Amino acid sequence: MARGSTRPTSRDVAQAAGVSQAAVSLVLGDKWRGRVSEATAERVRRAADDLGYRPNLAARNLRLGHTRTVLLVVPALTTEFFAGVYTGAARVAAEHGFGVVLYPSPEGVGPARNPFASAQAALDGVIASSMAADALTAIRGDRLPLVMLDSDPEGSLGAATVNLDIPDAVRQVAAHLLDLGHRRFLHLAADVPSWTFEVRARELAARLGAVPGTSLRTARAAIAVEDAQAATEAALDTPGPRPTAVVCDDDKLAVGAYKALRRLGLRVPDDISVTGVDDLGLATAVDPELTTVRLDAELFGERGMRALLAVLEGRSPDAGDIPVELVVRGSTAPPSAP
Amino acid sequence: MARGSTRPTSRDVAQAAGVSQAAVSLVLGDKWRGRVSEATAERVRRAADDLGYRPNLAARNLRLGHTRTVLLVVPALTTEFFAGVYTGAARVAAEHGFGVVLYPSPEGVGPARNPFASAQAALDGVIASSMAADALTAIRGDRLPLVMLDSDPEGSLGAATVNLDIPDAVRQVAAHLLDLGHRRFLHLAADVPSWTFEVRARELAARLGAVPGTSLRTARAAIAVEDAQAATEAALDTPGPRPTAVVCDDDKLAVGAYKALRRLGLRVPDDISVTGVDDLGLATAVDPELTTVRLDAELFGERGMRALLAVLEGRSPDAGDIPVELVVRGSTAPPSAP
DNA sequence: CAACGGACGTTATACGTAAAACTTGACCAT
DNA sequence: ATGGTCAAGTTTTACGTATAACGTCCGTTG
Repeated sequence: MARGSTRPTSRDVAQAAGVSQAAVSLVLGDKWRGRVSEATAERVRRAADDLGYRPNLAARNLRLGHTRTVLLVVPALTTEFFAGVYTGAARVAAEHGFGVVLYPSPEGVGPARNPFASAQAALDGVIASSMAADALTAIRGDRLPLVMLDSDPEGSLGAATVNLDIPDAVRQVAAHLLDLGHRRFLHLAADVPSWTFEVRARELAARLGAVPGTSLRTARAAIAVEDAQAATEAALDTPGPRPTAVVCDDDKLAVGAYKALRRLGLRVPDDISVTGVDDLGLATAVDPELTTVRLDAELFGERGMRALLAVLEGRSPDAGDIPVELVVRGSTAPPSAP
Repeated sequence: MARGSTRPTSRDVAQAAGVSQAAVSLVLGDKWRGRVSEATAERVRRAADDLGYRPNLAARNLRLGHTRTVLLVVPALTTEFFAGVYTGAARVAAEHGFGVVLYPSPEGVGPARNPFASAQAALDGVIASSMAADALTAIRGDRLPLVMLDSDPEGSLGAATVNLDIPDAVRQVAAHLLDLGHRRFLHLAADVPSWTFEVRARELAARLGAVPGTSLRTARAAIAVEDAQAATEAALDTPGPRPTAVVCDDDKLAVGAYKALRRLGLRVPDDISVTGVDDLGLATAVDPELTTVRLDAELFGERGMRALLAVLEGRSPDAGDIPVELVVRGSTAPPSAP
């Protein structure tokens, strides 16, 4: 479509209202308290409205030196979880006049390895999930204010971090299963190099190790149902006494485990218990519904955005991990008698 | 570094390399073929690299008059489907040096009813799902190039449209169920005012109406599992012969139907068949796996972006709906004898 | 009545970039 | 010698906005 008529500028509005461009900027910028008469202000607003004026963001950003836009770097959008994070971050951002641009990690988005090359928008700051590890080095280079999501607070030099209380999530799962009487565990671990999964493994080993007579095996899988299914089948196909509970790093893995168990003819929870982490829609779609740990993705995004706003304003972000909650459903039960 | 803490500009690079700002722009813009010597160019690149120079996007956008950024308006991100659309659009965009900014519809993102107020980025164009109807009026106002996703080609004045072949999806589902011998149907319809769902209802009625002896009831539900469950239970609680197949407008609704049927003590597919549309991860997570119509969300996003690029370049977008594919799984079977 | 200050504006400028228009010197053919 | 071409730059300008700095006209006041 031909670009026939260019968009009206503040100067066009000024001309239409019979004032200077500065007056337009004053009025529309709501900074005209004692500088422009009410009558003139109204005339300007009318003119702007008539012409359908919209300020040129690029010009404003250039003038102001900031963009009120931040980048959210996530591993992928294929799970509701990061959709939730985005939603929460975007809500808080909107409340503060900010916008959020998304950068899902490279594999889906083509050759651009650098988030900043792909995100055309000029940015004021970055919120990055530690799961999008491949993009991190590029981010380090820039001097942009940075908030890390679920990242090692010690390891991320200088950057603020916002974390879910994953250790507590693992503690609750472990306590729940131990209470039920389970002693032989399979840990279906996400094969993703990220702090949040390292913590899961470490904490689980610690909790179970504290109880005499427990055993813990580990299987690794990419966060994908088929992969999880295959890994679970392989892990259960080994000799020795079978685990009575499968602890999965997230719900998607748990669904893979469900399918593997179904194929092996094992019933959940009668023959074997399963737990997840996330509480996605998946968790209640399966039968039996999944016992899992609810992570509040939106709150996570909110807190991330708030932390970034704090950094931008020179304040120090709120401390404290985001609490999580074990949701007991039908996938866990006492182990059947050996 | 004249200003100490501010980011280096092209002028800083110029000074460091001992050339003019224009030369820097030429070299870094890769438009220096016969205008700058190789030696000088190399010096400029070195200086830029040393200083960690990144062009100011706001300034560039202002100068160029475009931003190479488009807005994608979607109803929500809570389903993988639009995550896929985004991914596809973003991939094609990246290939053409464009970025994609996301605008999930208002309910999740706060008071900003206007996509353009919330998306701080200056935009070259818009791709909008017809499901995000509330945002559409705002979009109409602007003169931005617009591509509509799954919208009435007749109704969207002037705007280019890209559509999935939804009529064919319905045809395939109907044919499949009719072939199996079903005659009494329940249509679990998405209670969302959008062309794509109107078409489903219309086409389904037409296809089934063409076969003598069929009956079709309709239940409406918001696209949410609980709502779909409640609507299904209510619809099945009426007197008269029970439907033998539930045709759902999408997979999420189908999961709600599963749960309703389970509660009613009906078995899928022995007592009743169920179909969905989308082929989300959900479809294979449930037991039995769901017979559904696969929509290629990424291709949808790709085609949307390509159409927008075409509009921007004054070409006319590719015509033709995106083909869909029935995936038969375990949730459909011949009706049991009445 | 000179000076002052508020109300109501305007003029001028800077933000950083891309690119059109201009300069300079060297080399070449006439 | 004269003009022409070309490489290799430089100077200048414009993009649209926000705001600091600067006028003007008046009514008040000491």
